[in-house]
Amino acid sequence: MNTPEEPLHERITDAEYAVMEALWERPRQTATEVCEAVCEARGWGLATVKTLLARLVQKGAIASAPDGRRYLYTPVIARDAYVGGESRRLVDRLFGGRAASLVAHLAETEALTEDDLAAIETLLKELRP
Amino acid sequence: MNTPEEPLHERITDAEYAVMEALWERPRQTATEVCEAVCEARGWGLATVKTLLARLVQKGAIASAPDGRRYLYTPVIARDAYVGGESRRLVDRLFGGRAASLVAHLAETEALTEDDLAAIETLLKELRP
DNA sequence: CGGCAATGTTTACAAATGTAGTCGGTATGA
DNA sequence: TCATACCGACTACATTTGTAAACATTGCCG
Repeated sequence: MNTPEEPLHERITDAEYAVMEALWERPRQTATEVCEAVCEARGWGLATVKTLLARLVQKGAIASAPDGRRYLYTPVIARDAYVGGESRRLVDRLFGGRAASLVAHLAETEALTEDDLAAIETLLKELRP
Repeated sequence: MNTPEEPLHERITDAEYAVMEALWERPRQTATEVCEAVCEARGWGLATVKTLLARLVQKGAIASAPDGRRYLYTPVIARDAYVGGESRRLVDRLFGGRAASLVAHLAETEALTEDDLAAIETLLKELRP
């Protein structure tokens, strides 16, 4: 049996996540390009993005490949893996690991629209023929 | 239209959450009682619990009511509200607000057991007669 | 009545996080 | 070739978080 929860990379913080989003959207970007993608929305300067990129490299979440005299940054962890890990964390923490409880909760609190429900139903049909 | 996301209380951290769990489980506890409930599992001392209780009071997440010379602590925010808020945060951040995407992701990554799927199916039947 | 035990309050301090400035090398245009 | 602009690396610093000790008050037991 494999260990259940080893994150492989350290936790990614909120600020760092914004940078990850940009890199998942388009990998192999320079610091300046990432800044163009996120600085506006977050009110950051280029310096901040550089710091976050450095921390993400340290955490093993992204990798930097030299390209001439600058670096191109690319995610090491896939978005899916990250999203899956975070979802699991939430389900474990708040719903005792029972994903169905999460769905139930979303449904009860009207967080699920009719469209959501339909989508889930379709999904279920695919999953259990 | 009402403002969508005002949290009302500041964010609750991981450590604080453990204390909240204890208080949701049984409201109106003293610091010592809360410690009895959580210190063992987290390897904390009573001092730590006191700090967390104080911070939670400051954040408006719990209230302290005098009882003789000590205080009884009780959640101000309901567990459901908190859980709902956190779930929504996750769905918004990671799934662009589409809860169905979360369910789909859980399903695809095998995070849903057969039992989960069955439970969700039952739920759906109730929700859409 | 005097000291102890229990409690809340204050203070402490290291690590993580958010946000950024400065330094040193180097490709490049004048 | 020389100044310069650009870039990554290093440094900075306030705030939050995790974890706790020290202090002050006060009811209670001996």
